[in-house]
Amino acid sequence: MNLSEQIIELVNKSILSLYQKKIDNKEIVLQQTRKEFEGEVTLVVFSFGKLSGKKPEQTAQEIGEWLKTNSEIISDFNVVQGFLNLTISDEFWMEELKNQIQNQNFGSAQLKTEKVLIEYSSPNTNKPLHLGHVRNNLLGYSIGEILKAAGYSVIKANLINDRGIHICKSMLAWQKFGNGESPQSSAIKGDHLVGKYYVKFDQEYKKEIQNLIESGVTETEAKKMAPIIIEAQQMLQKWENGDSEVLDLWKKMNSWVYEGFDVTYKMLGVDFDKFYYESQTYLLGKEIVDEGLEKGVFFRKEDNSVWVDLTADGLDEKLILRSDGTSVYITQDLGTAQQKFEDFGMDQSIYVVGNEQEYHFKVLFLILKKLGKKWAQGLYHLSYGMVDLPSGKMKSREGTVVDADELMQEMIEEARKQTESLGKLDSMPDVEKEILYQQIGLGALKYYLLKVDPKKRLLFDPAESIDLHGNTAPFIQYTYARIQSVLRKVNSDLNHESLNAIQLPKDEKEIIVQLSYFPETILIAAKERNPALIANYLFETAKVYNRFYHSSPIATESDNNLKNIRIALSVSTAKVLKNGFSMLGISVPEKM
RNA sequence: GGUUUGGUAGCUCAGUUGGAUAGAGCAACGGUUUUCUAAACCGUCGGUCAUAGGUUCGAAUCCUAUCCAGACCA
Repeated sequence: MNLSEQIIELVNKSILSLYQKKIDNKEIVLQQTRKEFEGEVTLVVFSFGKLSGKKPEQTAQEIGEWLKTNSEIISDFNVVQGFLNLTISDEFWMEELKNQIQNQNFGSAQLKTEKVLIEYSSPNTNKPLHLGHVRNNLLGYSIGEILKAAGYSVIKANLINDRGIHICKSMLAWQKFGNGESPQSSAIKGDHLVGKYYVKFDQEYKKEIQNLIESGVTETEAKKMAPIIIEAQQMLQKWENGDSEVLDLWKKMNSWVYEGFDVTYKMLGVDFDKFYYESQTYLLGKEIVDEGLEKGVFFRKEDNSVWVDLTADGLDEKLILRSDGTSVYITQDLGTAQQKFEDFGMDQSIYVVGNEQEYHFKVLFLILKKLGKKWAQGLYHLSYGMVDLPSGKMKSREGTVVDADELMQEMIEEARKQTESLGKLDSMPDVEKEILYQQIGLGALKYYLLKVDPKKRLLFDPAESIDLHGNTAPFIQYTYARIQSVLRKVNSDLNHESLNAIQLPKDEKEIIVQLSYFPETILIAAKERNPALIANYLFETAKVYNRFYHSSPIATESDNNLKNIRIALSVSTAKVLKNGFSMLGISVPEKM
């Protein structure tokens, strides 16, 4: 039982004893005591007026006195208006501190039986990953790790969009203009090479459209008539008919892309337990269409197309199957959802997909509920905002996208520059330096993208992202590295016995209080599916530690008990920073 | 037109189920190194929480309308 649960129980008892009334735990509001007041936990008593029939101030006074005499953990209290500020005993905090140090899994919750599948990344195989994908990947990975820490068993899945007209475009352009170029022959990363031909296609396509318009065709007509697009469509047709030549080319170019993605994923530090390929799932869902027709959830129009009517739920009529019997996106997604459940039987299924698809998922989930799927309750669309640049929106056609691989390299370079200019690591071996620059550069990038609430749009300012000051990963990493340095210098052989109850100075107490919120923060972050909560918590923790560190030099401390407490606090702070960062997919350096 | 998300300091963002005088970081200005890492710490400056109503002991937070921005649906 954590501190707030204990206090809620005590407050409930006090009210029963003082006013002979029982209240719901939800009505008991606790909050962190503000810095300017004495105490660590504050009970809001305004709403208890009805129970006691007295003024809030008097009620608070009475509850405070009851708690102080009847509970060991509350050593003192004070009342400000309707706020009852409670001081928690030093003994309690010392116990808390010992628990933090000794508990190997401090911060991770008990294992639950619930299983969560989280689908993220989901790239197209016609071009390399860009900044928008980076946000998606980091979010997906991080939420997976947070859920693990909260005790869930997590399956990370990636549904790769490996078929369709887009990949045919790259294939066609490569066939026409590639001269057999391969990643080996050109030394271009596979995904970038395929992306190059996707761009090439677009250029040719535009040229043809321009020519057609000049010969008097309207723009919409020209877009349909251009020979190259017709050829691409024919290629897709061949692919669907299993033409072996097309399939071979498709396999070859996709394998290049996968090699490239693999490198990018490794660099980003994300991973997957299961890959789904659209080429294998795009025909799924037809059975569900039949099922829906049988159950009367769907209906057929005169032209034989299948629809669902969601107007009663404030949505529209939605096409499920075209009149020629071919699927649309949602058909496949219905089938894939079913498939995932058959594969894993998970309780929750999270889709990490941009907010432009909110409507799509609303419809998808609603249909599955209407079909009476038990597991539809656990479906969740983790929607996130676009990433904008100071110069405006990212547009792949206008070449304003930020490429993921290039971005990561730039971040690492910048970390190198800044670190070298400090000149503190000259004695470090080069291999270690390279690892460090990577940790700092990628940490900065990841933290910058994760510290913002996912649902908000994100303004990515390259200059600011590499700033190593303020609310950034390098600041927190630096705090961690400094703790390690402290622990190396002082004798870190902790004497647990000597951590007996003593008067804790305020600075020390403040850190324990801050650290004690860690488990709770993880649970909230898991519930909200929001890594930003962890990120902001870690920044607060690093700040509090730095203040403490500044005011409490350990080496010069002669009082052994105090020294032990300070070492203990350093140990547990380091533990929290490291565990917290690992949930964000960021590693911490021992030295920097 | 309809649905939906956002609007908090010059900039980037926090702000738990409604709670105390709305908080950080950056930028600007000033200060702090005989100590285990100054990539640090402390201080000053900076706000009509988009606007107007409403709900109540109490609203950045909940409700209604409007304005602005984004996304989606037709």
